[in-house]
Amino acid sequence: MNPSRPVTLDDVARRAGVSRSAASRVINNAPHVSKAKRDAVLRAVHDLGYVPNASARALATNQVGAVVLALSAEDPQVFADPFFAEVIVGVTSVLEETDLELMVMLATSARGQTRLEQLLRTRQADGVMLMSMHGDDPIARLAEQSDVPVVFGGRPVNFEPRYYVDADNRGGARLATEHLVAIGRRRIATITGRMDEGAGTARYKGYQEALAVAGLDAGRVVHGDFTEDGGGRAMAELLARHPDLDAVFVASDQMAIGALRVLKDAGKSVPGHVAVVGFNDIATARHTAPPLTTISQPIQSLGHEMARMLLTLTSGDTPSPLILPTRLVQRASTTSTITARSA
Amino acid sequence: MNPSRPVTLDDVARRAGVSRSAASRVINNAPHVSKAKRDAVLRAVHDLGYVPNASARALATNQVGAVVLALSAEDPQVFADPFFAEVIVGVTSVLEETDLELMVMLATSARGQTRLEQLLRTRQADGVMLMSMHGDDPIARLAEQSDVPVVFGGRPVNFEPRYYVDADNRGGARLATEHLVAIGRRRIATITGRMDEGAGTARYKGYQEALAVAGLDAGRVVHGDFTEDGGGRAMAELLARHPDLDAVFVASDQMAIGALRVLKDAGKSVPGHVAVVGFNDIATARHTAPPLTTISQPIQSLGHEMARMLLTLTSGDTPSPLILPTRLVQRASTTSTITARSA
DNA sequence: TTGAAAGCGCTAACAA
DNA sequence: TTGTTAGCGCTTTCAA
Repeated sequence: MNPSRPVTLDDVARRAGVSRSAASRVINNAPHVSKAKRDAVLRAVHDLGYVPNASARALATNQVGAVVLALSAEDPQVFADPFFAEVIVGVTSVLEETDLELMVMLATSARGQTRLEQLLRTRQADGVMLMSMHGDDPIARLAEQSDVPVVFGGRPVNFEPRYYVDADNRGGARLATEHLVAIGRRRIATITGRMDEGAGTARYKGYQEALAVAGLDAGRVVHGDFTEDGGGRAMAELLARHPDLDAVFVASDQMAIGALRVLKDAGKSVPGHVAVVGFNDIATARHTAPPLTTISQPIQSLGHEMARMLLTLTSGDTPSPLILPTRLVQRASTTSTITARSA
Repeated sequence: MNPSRPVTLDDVARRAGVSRSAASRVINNAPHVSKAKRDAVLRAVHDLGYVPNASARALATNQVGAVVLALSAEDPQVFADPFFAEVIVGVTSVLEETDLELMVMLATSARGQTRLEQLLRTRQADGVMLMSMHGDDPIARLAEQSDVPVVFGGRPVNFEPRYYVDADNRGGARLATEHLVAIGRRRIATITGRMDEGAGTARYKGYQEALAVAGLDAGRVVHGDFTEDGGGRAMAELLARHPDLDAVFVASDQMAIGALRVLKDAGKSVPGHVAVVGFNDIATARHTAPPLTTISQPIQSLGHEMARMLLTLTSGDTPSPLILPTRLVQRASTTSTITARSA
């Protein structure tokens, strides 16, 4: 026997003493095969260690056997982020139950974009999960029109895709702001995220809604960019423009960290003078001084549900969009029972 | 024209008025095509928006057109980690220049392991980058014997693969320990990582070497498990067994965070009583109290170089293994110039 | 330099 | 319930 030649379906058929099509039927457990033949084929498969050739199958069935997780962003550094890693874990845990492979595309360069476009046009994947990280991404619209099944992770700012899974950014922001109201704050500011991202606008809306309901002024607003430095700058501006503020809802933990630093430098105690709530519950949030109250979102579930939704779609069914709940994680930056152990 | 039928090479050939093989030659820019025909084909490709069918090509050439990044670990949560995300970014940035797709496999379940094994046996990828996160992984040995090109990220504890990219864990640990010596500490302990991981043993070795060179006792050792809680427990044990210690090299930042907490609870000041150095330079390290001196490793480069090495291998050349330098990042947990701003 | 034709390994329509 | 046959779209000898 030739050691390097791969085992083909023909080999299996020959070994089992059946026709190739019979063998094929068994492999794909299709009907119309007698139990005797089926067993013979199964044994041959086992003995020979047969594994179907994915390319050949893909060519014959016009199904690729793989889905892609595509992240479209301007800055590749966006992906060097635990968020992204967790999404992959969620996605993988679902795909592991299927025979689909996962391809990852980070579409940031022109070349990457082109490839993603071609993939969408020419159906080189059975489905696409797309997370578009910046506003007004042409890829997003292109994907929506493609006849490849596409599931969005998060919603682009400019339109609502048919199929998406999103965290409840608006609800989370409302939760955060309501919490600030509940602990007695009345002059509540916000540092928003980028307003060309869905998460940015949604969180801003949540802030506005909560204050409207409480009958409080929602005018203490500075727009940030989701970065730590940007959060610091925004906080400084906020202090300059609204020195009376007694709380701030910051649309991301990264920005909140920058804001905490600026508050400390300005001699403001947290939460004494100013209570702070962040968003995302990143690992560092437990370790800031003081630890950061924040909104936690189920990132792995996001990946999980995206994959599930894509499977539903590829199987021909029509899923409905999904919004995953967020929750408040209370820490010392809003509850002053123990401001700091060393105080 | 049929709107949904994909454009094939035949379409291109017909449009350009040449044979299919001529068109194929142009596409793969092979020789033996007149300039006139070449141009005609190119134009047809452009006009028709032709993109080759990857499956068909794979079948014909017996090359898949994809490489896989496989992470083998016992606990899927290992991947929900920025480390992993950064490696992917590094890998992708290289692959983007080629025509290779990236597949990601998280081999943690039995099913995932099996798939990875089959992939290795049946050559369903043009190459594999394997990061094996736990000791004595059968996959690692299997991979090493496979005739699919395999590059390791990090070295398994039990053997040295032919092709690997690793961070200089040993050197980094030496750096960390030497730093503690340099700032005048003499009773330097360590909390090691898991000793069934390459990084765990290598960092322990580095610690030992540095102390040997300095002529100091390297007996203050407790083995940890790379987790925050484990680090806390190990620190407690260290304090119990060696109450005289004046410094500790902790083999990961996560463990160091646990250790810092235990030190504080025990009333030990950092770095006053005990200086602390971590490893990895995770994002949180800047925000602990006090900020953590640590060893930073070039994670994106790791991914980058793994991909490069794999390309070298697939092109038939023989690369040599690579060890990437680490560096010391000095923060307040070892330098007491300003212990704490609020002090 | 060119084109015809065989074949990669599989599936599926058809006939038996 | 079976087996025969014709492709899927591409590459690659081979002969012209």
